[in-house]
Amino acid sequence: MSKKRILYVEDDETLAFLTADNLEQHFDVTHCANGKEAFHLFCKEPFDLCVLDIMLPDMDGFEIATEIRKRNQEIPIIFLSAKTMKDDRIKGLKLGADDYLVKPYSIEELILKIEIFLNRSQKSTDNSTQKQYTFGSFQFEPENYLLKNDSQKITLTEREASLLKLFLDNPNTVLKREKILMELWGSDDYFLGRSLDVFISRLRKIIKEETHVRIENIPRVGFKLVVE
Amino acid sequence: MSKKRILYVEDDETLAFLTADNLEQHFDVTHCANGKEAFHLFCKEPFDLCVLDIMLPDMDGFEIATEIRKRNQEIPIIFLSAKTMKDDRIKGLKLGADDYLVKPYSIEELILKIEIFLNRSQKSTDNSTQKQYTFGSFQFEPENYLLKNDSQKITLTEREASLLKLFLDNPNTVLKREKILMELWGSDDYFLGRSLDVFISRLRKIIKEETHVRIENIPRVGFKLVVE
DNA sequence: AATGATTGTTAATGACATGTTAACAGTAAA
DNA sequence: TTTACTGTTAACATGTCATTAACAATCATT
Repeated sequence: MSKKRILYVEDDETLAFLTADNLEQHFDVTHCANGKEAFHLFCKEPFDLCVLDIMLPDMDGFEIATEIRKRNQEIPIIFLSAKTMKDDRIKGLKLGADDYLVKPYSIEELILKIEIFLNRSQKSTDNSTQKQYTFGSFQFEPENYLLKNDSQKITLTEREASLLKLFLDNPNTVLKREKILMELWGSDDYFLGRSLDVFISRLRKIIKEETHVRIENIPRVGFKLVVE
Repeated sequence: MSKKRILYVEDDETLAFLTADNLEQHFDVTHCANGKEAFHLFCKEPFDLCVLDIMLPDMDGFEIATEIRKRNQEIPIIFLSAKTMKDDRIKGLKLGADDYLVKPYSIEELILKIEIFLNRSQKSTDNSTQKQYTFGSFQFEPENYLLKNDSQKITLTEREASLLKLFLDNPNTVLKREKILMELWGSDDYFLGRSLDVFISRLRKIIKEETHVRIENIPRVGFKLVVE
């Protein structure tokens, strides 16, 4: 996964340099020394999380957070501040911040906290793993190894399912034998290749009624799932 | 929306009473004064968030968190402690805690923090606090280990009950062996796997009259509770 | 068209996963 | 201490799947 983008707002140059340098090892950090600029950056570019100092020239951390929250309720915000005062912490949290670190903070702790919030917000919006496929009259749920139809429900075996999923992820595309074998079996030799042929045969049998879906062979190369 | 369920573990009775009383206004709080009991409660009942004191008799907060995390990666955990030490905070966060409050903490701040994490995790998965399940002709009360029927009342053992609950929380879904083992046993090795098979066998015997409910095996993968 | 290589298909095999019962050990209750 | 009970391990029976083998069909090359 590519590095997550952090917007880091801090006017103390020394501290900022030190912190940014450390954060860079884990994240894609954009540093910014004043509030207005930070806000403009936020509007212009996409970030995954904001780390805001409270005391800033022009627009303070609270104000930035307020404006950010108006536009985005999801993005995690972490405040940094020299103030130990309880009321300040609570004010921050009420504004929609997610956490609050008191200076001097430990870099390690800051990194851990950033990761916590990145992980949590990632999970809620991660739709990358498709859970259902439709082809012809079939519905396929790879997670459940289940291939449904109006007339029947077939529970596929582990290999059948992963092979079918591979095809459905790459429809109308030639998959080289070697690629399939490496992806599903983790290695590629002659006998595994024959095993693959057996599974191709089984899948074909299963979908043989489907007139618009078939697995074609490209001799010496591989197979292609054709969906019309 | 109904109140979210909080598991609150704290051995100082005075502090616990005060805190629990305040939290009650916002959440459905279950208080518990020692670690082992807390862990058992967690296994038996569904919670939305845990607030753990570090220093406890028998099993300390870190240990509870470790065991909870083995079984559930999602549930937010907040530590409470008198220790200001940085290393302790970091240890907590590394164990998978989400936040850390130092005593004496402000109730208001604790409530805000709880709400932050509840809101964030709510979006991804709404931990339905179901206390009763119906399937086939059975009524199941996980908290009482009780499985009722027109003709009989069966008291399940702890493991039988938690396994059945896990299936009923995920009907018609393949549960991987490792996932079941991690969630119920907290680890996954060969012999625990065989133990799981024994419990599957027992559950099947118990529900064998139900024609529309059965536990199916997906070889090399896991099991699925099929409800038609 | 002939040859050897590749692919399609079905069946047999063997390794391994699962089902089941019973013995065992640890723990809590009596 | 004894009893009752639960969870784990052992032991054995059964079942399943991936692989291999075997043979037929197809393809590429000459």
